[in-house]
Amino acid sequence: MYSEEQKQYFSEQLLIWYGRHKRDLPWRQNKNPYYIWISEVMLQQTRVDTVIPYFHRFIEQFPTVKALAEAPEEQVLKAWEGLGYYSRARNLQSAVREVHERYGGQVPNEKAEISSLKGVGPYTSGAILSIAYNKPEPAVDGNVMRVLSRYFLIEEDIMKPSTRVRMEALAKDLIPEGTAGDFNQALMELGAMVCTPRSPHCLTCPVMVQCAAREEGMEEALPIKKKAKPPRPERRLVALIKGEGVNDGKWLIRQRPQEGLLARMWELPHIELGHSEWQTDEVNMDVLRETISLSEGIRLAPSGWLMDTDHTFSHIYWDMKVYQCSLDQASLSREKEGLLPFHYRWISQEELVQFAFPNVFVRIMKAWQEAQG
DNA sequence: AAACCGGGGTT
DNA sequence: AACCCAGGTTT
Repeated sequence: MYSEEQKQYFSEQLLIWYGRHKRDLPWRQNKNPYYIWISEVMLQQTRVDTVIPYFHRFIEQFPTVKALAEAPEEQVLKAWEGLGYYSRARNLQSAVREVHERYGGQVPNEKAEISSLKGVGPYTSGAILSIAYNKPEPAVDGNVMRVLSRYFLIEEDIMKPSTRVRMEALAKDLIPEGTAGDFNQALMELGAMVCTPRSPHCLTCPVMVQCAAREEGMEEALPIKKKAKPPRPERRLVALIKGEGVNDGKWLIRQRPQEGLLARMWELPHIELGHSEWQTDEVNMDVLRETISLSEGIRLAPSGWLMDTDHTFSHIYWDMKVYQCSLDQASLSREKEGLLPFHYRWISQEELVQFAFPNVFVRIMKAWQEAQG
């Protein structure tokens, strides 16, 4: 394997460096397992600077396991609005409810128990066990794989599950007695601050002189990572529907399905366009009216183009055209009979803050409001 | 193993 | 414009 000297040097120097350079982050104020848990879930695929304000608001709104367990899901989703990967929020609350009911609100400190919770995978279980309870478990994230692949010159594809398993064994082996929490955080801190994906700051690195990749001039080439597939393009026509009469000043929004992309979030009504090219605005508005009529049973009256926008998810690219609409008279009279589809609602600007929207729709609504002056 | 699941910062 | 981020779940 690797020499004991190289491993021991790494762990010792890293801990010394961490003691001097660790950032003062909100979730490092104490070892409350619930707070550690919240922070680790928020930090999945999300940068520290993005998470900080969300973390503060979240623990203020849901200060305890009990508070989060008893909160309505819509409120939790709203608190997560803009962070992305919303299944994290839904799984987190589901898991917290289980901790509340099955473990009396105490976050488990056993690997098997904590790993069985929804949304808690190998990384998060290791992070909570080591940081909150100082248990000698590895917490291998993208930072850790980058650091280890460079220091030990590991040329395996880090996208492969087998590589992560190997990294976990190595990372666990590197933990000095009684320092799991600090050591795991030190490893991630080094990856975030020094051993960065591109242009690593090797000259300030505490373990540079023993870094195998540096020795070989390979630090920029590691880690090896198979290229991801580009997102597939989709064209969408969006209806910004303004109310009239009793609904004056309100917008018509709808809730997304229970499962799948952006599950249970609210959005502006829209359709996916099948063909490969955009049509004229006139044709687009006809298609929008007819398709919404067929699928939802409400009649739109599109009145004009508002804006173009786009949004990239991890695996889908949305190219969007937004049209101003109202409901035509037939729909208005039917709505008075209570025939608006159940997942649709009229809401005022003030009520907007109660509903969780994907960021792409937040942007559209803000742009419209600013255009109004 | 591959696909699904957001959104934004860095270079 | 490409790359990546304190990943997990489902197929």
